[in-house]
Amino acid sequence: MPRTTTAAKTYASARIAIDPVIFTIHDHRLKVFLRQREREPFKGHFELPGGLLLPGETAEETMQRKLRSVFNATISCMQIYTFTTPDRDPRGRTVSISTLALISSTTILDFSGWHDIRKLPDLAFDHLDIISYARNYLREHIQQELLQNILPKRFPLNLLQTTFEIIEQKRYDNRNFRKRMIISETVAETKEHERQVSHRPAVLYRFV
Amino acid sequence: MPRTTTAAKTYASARIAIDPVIFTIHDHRLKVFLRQREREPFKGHFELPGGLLLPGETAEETMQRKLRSVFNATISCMQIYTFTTPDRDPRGRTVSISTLALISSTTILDFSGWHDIRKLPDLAFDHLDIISYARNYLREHIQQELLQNILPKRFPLNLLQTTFEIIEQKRYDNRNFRKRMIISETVAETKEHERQVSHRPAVLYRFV
DNA sequence: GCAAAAGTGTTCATATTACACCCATGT
DNA sequence: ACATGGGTGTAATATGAACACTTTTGC
Repeated sequence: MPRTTTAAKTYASARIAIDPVIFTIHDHRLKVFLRQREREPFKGHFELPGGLLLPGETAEETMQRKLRSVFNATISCMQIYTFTTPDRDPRGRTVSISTLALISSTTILDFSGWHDIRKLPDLAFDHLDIISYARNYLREHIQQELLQNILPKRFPLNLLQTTFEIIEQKRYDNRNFRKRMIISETVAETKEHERQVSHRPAVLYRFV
Repeated sequence: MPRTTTAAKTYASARIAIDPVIFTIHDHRLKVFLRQREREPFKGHFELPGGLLLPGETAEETMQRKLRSVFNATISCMQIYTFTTPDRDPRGRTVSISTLALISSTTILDFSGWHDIRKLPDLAFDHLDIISYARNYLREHIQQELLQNILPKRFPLNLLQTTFEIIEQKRYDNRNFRKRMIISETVAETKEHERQVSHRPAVLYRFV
């Protein structure tokens, strides 16, 4: 039965932010990209390189706009959680759609914005929560689509192994790991090898 | 270097909705709870039993408020995706945080709002997309926490098996299924049995 | 020739699959 | 006594885990 009274309920109106958590592996460490805030609130603290949706933009479009401005490349990323605590931004209600992206350290020229996940600086807003959520998500949902982004197109099998080990924080047996990756057809050999390394050059593999 | 010009960018302001996709299993069918819209837009079409966040509410709180108004119970649910297409609601920009919840058909008295997932009526907004997303998510992320909600506290093992079969759309061997559930300690026997069934009464199990 | 990382096989234990009949209850 | 779903064991196969040495390159 339709209500006849029009209860003038006031719904929350909010700005919509995307906050990408971008990981790479460098120096055998998992690192996250942050920028330092230049104005209040949280001036001087670090934050995720996100931003607000413009009218007419989807979250995915905002994400690509933001990431292109930092990396000059299209990076595939996935939504992981939407943070809605009413006072998470003191300037006014803002919900944050957080996403997870991985990029290969071989495409990075300047490592100054990259912070070891285990030694994070002071973070603005609830960005520490967002990073923690993303880090757990990554550990628990490691999958080929994500891994393809954190490795170069062609890579030695042992780099794939150390990537797993750093993300999952556990060790694998080298022989068993190689067998498993090859027979499961996750990767296939190419005809290329590493060059100019001061040890036996590794065969390079690719994802199938 | 901080910018000195204050570019008056206009960011999108939006209302925030939660849209729970609530599944149950009834008559050996996966069913979703919908209500019929009583006003425009999409008057007469069916929609998810969601609603808008009030000021001061988190998405989780709105969800519980909405679900309690329908089911008189706290139902655990999880965020799955946030839909942000700018024109998804003709009344004004609204982003929808969709969530997935399961409830046991034993707690349902009236099945009139429940629709077979394979024979859905006309849906309002992008709710068909949301339901499809949730259905795929369920199939791919079937896990104990979710299953506990779709089954009663004590249940016959064969009900657990048919639940898996309906969600995953595949068959299991009865003997192997039972062995696996028991040795993996997913479930444990209780001392209770089914009653008043016209066949051998099943032992009831519980999740560990 | 030595340092450094790449690469390789076998054995054993565990988990998964395939498969067909008897059991307990209500009517 | 019959209809209905509940309940059980074994053998074959596939998968995962443990384990140590040789190879190729640069210096």
